Amino acid sequence: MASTIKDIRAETGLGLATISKYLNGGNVREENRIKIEEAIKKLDYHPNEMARGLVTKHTKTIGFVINNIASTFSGSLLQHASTYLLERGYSTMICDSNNSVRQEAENIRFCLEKLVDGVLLIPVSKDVSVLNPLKKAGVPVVLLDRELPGADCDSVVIDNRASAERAVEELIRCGHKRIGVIHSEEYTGMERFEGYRSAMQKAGLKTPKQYEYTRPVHSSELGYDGMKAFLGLKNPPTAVLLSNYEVTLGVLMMMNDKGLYCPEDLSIVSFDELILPMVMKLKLTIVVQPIEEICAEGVRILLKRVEEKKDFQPQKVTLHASMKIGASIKEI
Amino acid sequence: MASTIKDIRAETGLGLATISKYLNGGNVREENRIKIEEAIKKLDYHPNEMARGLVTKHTKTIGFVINNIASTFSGSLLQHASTYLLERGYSTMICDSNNSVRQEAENIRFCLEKLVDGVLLIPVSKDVSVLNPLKKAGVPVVLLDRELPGADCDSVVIDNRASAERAVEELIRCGHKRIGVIHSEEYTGMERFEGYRSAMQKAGLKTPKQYEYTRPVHSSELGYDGMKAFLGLKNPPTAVLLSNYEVTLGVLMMMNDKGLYCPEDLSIVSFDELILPMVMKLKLTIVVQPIEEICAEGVRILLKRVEEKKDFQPQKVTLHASMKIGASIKEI
DNA sequence: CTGTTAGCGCTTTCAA
DNA sequence: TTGAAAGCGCTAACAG
Repeated sequence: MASTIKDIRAETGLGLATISKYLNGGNVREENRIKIEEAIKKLDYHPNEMARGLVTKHTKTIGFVINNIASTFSGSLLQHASTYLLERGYSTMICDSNNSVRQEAENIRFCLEKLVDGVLLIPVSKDVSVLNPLKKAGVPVVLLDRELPGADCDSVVIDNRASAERAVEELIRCGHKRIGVIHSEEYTGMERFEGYRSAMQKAGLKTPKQYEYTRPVHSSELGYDGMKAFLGLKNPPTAVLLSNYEVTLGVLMMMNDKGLYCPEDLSIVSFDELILPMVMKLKLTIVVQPIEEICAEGVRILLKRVEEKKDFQPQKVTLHASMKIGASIKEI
Repeated sequence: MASTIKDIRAETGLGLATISKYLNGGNVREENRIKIEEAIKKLDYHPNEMARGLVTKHTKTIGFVINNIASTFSGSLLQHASTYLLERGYSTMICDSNNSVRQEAENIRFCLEKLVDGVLLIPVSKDVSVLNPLKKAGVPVVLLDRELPGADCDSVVIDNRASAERAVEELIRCGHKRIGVIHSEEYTGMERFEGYRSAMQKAGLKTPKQYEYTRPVHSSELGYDGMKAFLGLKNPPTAVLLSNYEVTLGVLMMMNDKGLYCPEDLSIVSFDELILPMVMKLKLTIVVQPIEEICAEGVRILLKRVEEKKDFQPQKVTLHASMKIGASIKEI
């Protein structure tokens, strides 16, 4: 049986409150401090977080509800966020929504039942109403990587439109005019698509429907099928914007199948750092997202909201994603 | 404020104990059952797991202490294990050891302080003593993917030696004699190395030191540098066994750098399914691990130990990994 | 600064 | 079957 605060009392002869106060960083007479510390060591005492939580109403646990743990980018967010949380003494309860809106709703309920202090959410749903149970329970939530239109809660995202726009501008600068885009219908996919449209429009270039390929969710299949469709056109695009890592994998697969090379046969700009291009001797030109900063900010805001009682305006943090120039664009 | 069992009492006029009994699946008079259910619905009541846990001494939380969350294979284990746990009403607390023995020890302490009911561990350390705190606290643990020599606890692994042996035998069957191996010094890396040695020995083939390249931890750098070393030899191996996914990535990178192709210039057998080879139009011959089964078994055993009081003999489950024949071996 | 006291929300005897 | 009462381990007034 683990020792309790009462054992410490028996050992030191002090009152429960004094010991509790010491445990919570209060001021205790030097002499007593030593007594308590010795007793703690001797008895190998560890506070029972459950009893503590029953009184204080918090669990020091954050729920991380992730769109899809198998997604490379989301997985990285989990990795860094959980590390930051651990550093601050919080545990991370992981709930994979597996790209399912229903599962996501269940995950949120689950978090609530487990009495998490807050939630980090990479949403699958596009409907603000998923947040309702959280709102009702008064549990703070910070959106990571994706916004929810109309949500009045904190979020940390990157400047998706602007960075997609810059990426396409780079394509245009290199002389490309027939530029395609493969994107998902998720928040990031759509934002990046808007950036593409904006860049094309500003340059006075056409964006025919056949140059746009889309699917609900990012996947290598999306890239594979999209590229296949482009290659079947009479006038395929000479360059494409790819809205994430998995999509890029799929595109490269299709190009391999067809015996095509990048950038000789097709120019590419993409999102997210890849280990892959190293394996392929292909230096992709990509938009690099500041993963660690996203997590650092997200955790910082969430814990601020959790630990400080008074609430403040929802913070919408937009971080800047930088471009890394590679060699996947042919100058024409 | 969330409603409590007392609100249910006020609503139904029943006793606390009766309501509690209902909540825990006990027999209650039909008439009362209905009353309680209506009150629960009306008040949107959810049991406070913390108060419950304070009495019952369990949290319905499992700690998942992972060697390195960024490892592709370990990440997959996390994904599936957390899904199985969720299905059984358990939450998964994720703790990334980031390949550090010290961090791993801290993670285990953290799990204990958080009063997890059990731990799923992919160990970094090779020393059984990491388990001591768990043992002392009486918290069950199941090792996943890796054994700890001398540990008398449950574990679920694959037949690493035998499958590596089969992989190398395939190389030999295709006529290769100069066969190298790149592996880590982790449990899986070493086991697979032993399988290599065994196959070579049985075939009467030499295993010169220069054909063995090793590092403490699996990484693409290990593969990259290992391959580089092999290529610098007067008589490089014509085929290699690669002990995991990341190593394979590194080897393929190096081959790209040197303008070499698989299997024309070098034959490869590897572990773990890769999306990569599809991207590269290269069908690797690989050992496929039954990831979902590993997790299903691990979770099953752990929860059995958690939920059943009486303890049983430690179970060492060894699952079979199958070979998937591709086209990465040249017949010579 | 210290100690006593009263719960937090729930389960669990135990008697009815 | 039911309900009153005790108590899980801790914190938070409050009085000293």
